Amino acid sequence: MTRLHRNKVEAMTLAQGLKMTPQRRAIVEYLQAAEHHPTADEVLHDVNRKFPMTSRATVYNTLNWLKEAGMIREVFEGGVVRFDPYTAPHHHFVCRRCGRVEDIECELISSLNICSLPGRQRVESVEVTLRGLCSSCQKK
Amino acid sequence: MTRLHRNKVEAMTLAQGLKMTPQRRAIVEYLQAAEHHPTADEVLHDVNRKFPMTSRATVYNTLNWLKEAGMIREVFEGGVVRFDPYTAPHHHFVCRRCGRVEDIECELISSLNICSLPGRQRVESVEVTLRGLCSSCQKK
DNA sequence: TCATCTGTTCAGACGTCGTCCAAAACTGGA
DNA sequence: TCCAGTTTTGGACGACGTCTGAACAGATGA
Repeated sequence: MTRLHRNKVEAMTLAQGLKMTPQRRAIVEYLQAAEHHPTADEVLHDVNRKFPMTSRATVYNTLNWLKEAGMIREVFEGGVVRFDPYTAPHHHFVCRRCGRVEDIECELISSLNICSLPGRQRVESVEVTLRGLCSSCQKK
Repeated sequence: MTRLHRNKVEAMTLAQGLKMTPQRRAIVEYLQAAEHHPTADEVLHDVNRKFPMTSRATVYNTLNWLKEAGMIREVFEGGVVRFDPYTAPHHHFVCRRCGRVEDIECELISSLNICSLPGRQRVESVEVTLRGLCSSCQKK
């Protein structure tokens, strides 16, 4: 399991000699439970429900700290920065109608053969983005 | 050839009853010749060399007009919005060191089989982003 | 040539997003 | 409980993109 978890974050704060504040806990718990890929603004609004007066600076500090620790990933979709609590290699499906970003397991995209590239780039990782209509938008 | 070309844009302006201004021409010619994937700011700076006092509004208007006409694509990489004058299906290679975005022909990425997705999404298109070191960064 | 009309550009105001800073508040160990 | 070090806060700031109204350019007709 390579999903963000509160226990792992608490262990990291100890190891780094840092402190686990209520705001950080709230941010981590929100990300941990998030089914979608929230934006910084969505994190801020949710945390403010539990801790009104939480500032944007705190949310961005915490998100950047988690990102640098490799506990979350950044996802750029449609010009919007989103955060992904699932850090194992995987791909994304983006709905062109509602903009929803869904995780796609790597195994579902098989046999991706990259032939030798003419520019002699050294490829280290591959990300696949599928676009289309999500199941709920198909019904509408 | 599905690359942006001045002649195609001139034909479009005629068809739409619009006007081909020197500013628009300069923007189109810059994009047409661009080897990399320029940002709006790079377009603005280049156009300002030929037409000082060109405003950001003009550049953004023109870029959005070309985008809506399907003559250029937007590419989001590293939280930066870039414009791609090549609109045929293709993929991208992003250098993790210099951030350069290179085009990769579709044929170079073969046998991409997408198995049935559990969420029953309808997949309409696929984009692959390769990451690694570009040839010039490997030398350093 | 002049007036008019339509579409375009420009400059600046504005809103959003993310970062930075100093002061105040808090956390956790002694 | 106290204290040192860490964190939060709120506001300032800069970058980016959009919007607006006034000025401008080119085509058309009198």
